[in-house]
Amino acid sequence: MAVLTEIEWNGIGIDCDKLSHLSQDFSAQIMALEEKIYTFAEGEFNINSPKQLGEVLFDRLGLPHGKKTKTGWSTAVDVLQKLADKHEIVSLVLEYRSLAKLKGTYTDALPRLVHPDTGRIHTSFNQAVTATGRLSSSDPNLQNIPIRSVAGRKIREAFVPTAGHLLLAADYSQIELRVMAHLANEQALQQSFQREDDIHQQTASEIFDIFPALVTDEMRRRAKTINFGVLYGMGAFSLGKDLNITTKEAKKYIDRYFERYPQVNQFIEARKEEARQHLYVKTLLGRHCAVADINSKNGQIRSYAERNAVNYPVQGSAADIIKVAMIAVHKRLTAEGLHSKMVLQVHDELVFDVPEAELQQLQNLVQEEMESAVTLRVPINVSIGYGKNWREAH
DNA sequence: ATTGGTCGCTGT
DNA sequence: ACAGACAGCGACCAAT
Repeated sequence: MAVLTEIEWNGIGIDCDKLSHLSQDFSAQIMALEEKIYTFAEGEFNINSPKQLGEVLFDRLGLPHGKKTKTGWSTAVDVLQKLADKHEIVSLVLEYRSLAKLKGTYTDALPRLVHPDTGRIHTSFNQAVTATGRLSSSDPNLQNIPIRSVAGRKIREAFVPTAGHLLLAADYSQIELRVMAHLANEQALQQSFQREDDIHQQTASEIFDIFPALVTDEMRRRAKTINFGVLYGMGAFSLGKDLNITTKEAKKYIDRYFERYPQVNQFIEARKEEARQHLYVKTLLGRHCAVADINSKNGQIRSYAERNAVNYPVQGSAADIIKVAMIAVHKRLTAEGLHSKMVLQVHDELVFDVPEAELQQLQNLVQEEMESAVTLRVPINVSIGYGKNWREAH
């Protein structure tokens, strides 16, 4: 139970009128979609219920049940996307889903959490929840506010600064890949970052063995998936599914990746061995992350633990870095007598509520402290933006 | 009416 | 048959 006292308790401004209008817009679109969906389904049903939706799509309309199941046929996004060209109803359902999600989870839920005394939203940043040392955010979770879709981005416009202030957002760029380049001591990757290459383009160049300038958008997209996949211990099967290529071809990409970045492969094997020996792995600053089940006889459970052993040091070190930066930034805000407030942390991003007169000073300060929080074998870059709401700040 | 599991989806 | 890390939360649904 949170109690508002004179202690520092910043919160972030929220424009409830904006959310209310958005909610109405979404409602209108959702209702229109419902009508069309019922027409194709030849009757009303609860679209939110996976069970009922599955019955309509797969039993009544006879669409090929993509696959996947647990208690029925899966109606998840990746399944439906493959059915989109089979029947008009599918894309309508996908659109309905995304809008219903935005309305229910964000535009309707956020106003309920506005504090009556401050008129602001005061999330809880939990410091002892995650396995890796990241913070988590709850009541509400402000670390999963939409940004990817056009409709979703409108929700960010409802996050606003104090009157006369601006919001400033500072993002680490590719922090986890840089951490991995450092921890694995992979020269090829480090050189890319030192040259400030487009890292996904460079990876594509290595994997497909062509000049960077000849890398197509599609090749870059694939390389990007592989770069993130490596961080999570993705296998050939999942990569193939993600890129819509065969498992065999996906394996070629992964082999090629490790051929070009051999130290990354070595890093992965070393972390597994470390976990087997100690039942934990360590972050950049020496924090221990417990790795359960690493010696399990069940191959599936053991594989999961091995992926954790690789991912924890990377994700955990990135968490170390931003925590050091947060402390350093806060100290300087105090030391320099600024009135800017640090209001959000989103894993690789910090958001500040800043008086317009302090904007330049804060920007310089934040960039300096975030980029020098630790010294790696690669530079750490921070990109900064500002605006009159959270969307504009990006 | 409340609780817990499942499914699905948002972010990094 | 399985297959991608870390989270939080809403809707549904069955059990209490």
